[in-house]
Amino acid sequence: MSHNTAEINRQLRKSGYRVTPQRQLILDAVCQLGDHVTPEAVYDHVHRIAPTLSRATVYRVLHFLTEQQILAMVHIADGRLAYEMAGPEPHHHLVCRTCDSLLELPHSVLLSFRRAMESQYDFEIDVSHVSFFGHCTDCRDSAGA
Amino acid sequence: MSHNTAEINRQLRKSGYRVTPQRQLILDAVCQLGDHVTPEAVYDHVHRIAPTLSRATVYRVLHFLTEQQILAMVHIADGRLAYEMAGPEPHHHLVCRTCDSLLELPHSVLLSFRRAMESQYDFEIDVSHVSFFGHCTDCRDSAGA
DNA sequence: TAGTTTGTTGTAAATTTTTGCAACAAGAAA
DNA sequence: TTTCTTGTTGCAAAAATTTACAACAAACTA
Repeated sequence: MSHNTAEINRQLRKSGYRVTPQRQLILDAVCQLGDHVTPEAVYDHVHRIAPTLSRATVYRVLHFLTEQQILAMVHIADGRLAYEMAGPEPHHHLVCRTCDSLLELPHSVLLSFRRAMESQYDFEIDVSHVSFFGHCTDCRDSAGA
Repeated sequence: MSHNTAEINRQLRKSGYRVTPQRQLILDAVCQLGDHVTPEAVYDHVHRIAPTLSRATVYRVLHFLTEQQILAMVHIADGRLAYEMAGPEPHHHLVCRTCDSLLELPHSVLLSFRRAMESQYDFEIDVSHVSFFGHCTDCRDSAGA
């Protein structure tokens, strides 16, 4: 996936934030590495290009870009975090607690749920990404639960 | 909230696991400390009673009891984890990404969604606890997003 | 282009969470 | 009650994540 750099930079500057080489590298990395990219994967990637870029910055920038809704935070197995571009056509995950597998869920299934939450609780669910945890077919069969 | 110790112990032993003083202390602690209890809070609590009980054990036991569905894992702000009893009447959270507030959601709103996921994807969502992330009324107003 | 403000970064240390491994102990069996 | 098996724990080290703070540099202004 690619992103509109100019547009994003403009948005950041308009809000009083700065566009730094580090932020651009990290954003590019997430973009290139695809869905559910871990902080460690981002670090490995950008560190090759910019060896002085620190881990602390990776964590800070991922957090920051998520706040800016440029990235989306993805809950993967065991409460671990990953990130991906907050694209125009989001997808979601069913995460198996037993085997850690991820099942992708089309965006449409969430839209009505989101509307319901909005009207009933005046809370705007961030549908750039949602994860549900549970147990997949295989693991339920073998567990005999 | 209190829990049925005898029943839980029986369940564990039946599965080939052991009932240890550490596990009992940790379970009691979560029980007493209420909803969304952090690992640190559990450690502080049990450490007073059993000073040799290690942090590693707290993390391992919380993870273990969640696998056994005796506890439920709660996603709170920023991808942090907390735990609570996987009680008979679960509740859920709307977590504001801006102010970290938690809004409680009654169990009923999730039941139909769960049924849908089960029939469409053969995935059994763990409804002992679900968190949705987004933005609450106040934060949307002030952000002007 | 030079000057100024203040948001950002790197470093290092603190914190939090996970993991390997040897010693321990729960629970089953005799 | 003693023995035996093997699931669990504590310790210590590793790994992951966050934070404080001084130096740096993006971007606005003149």
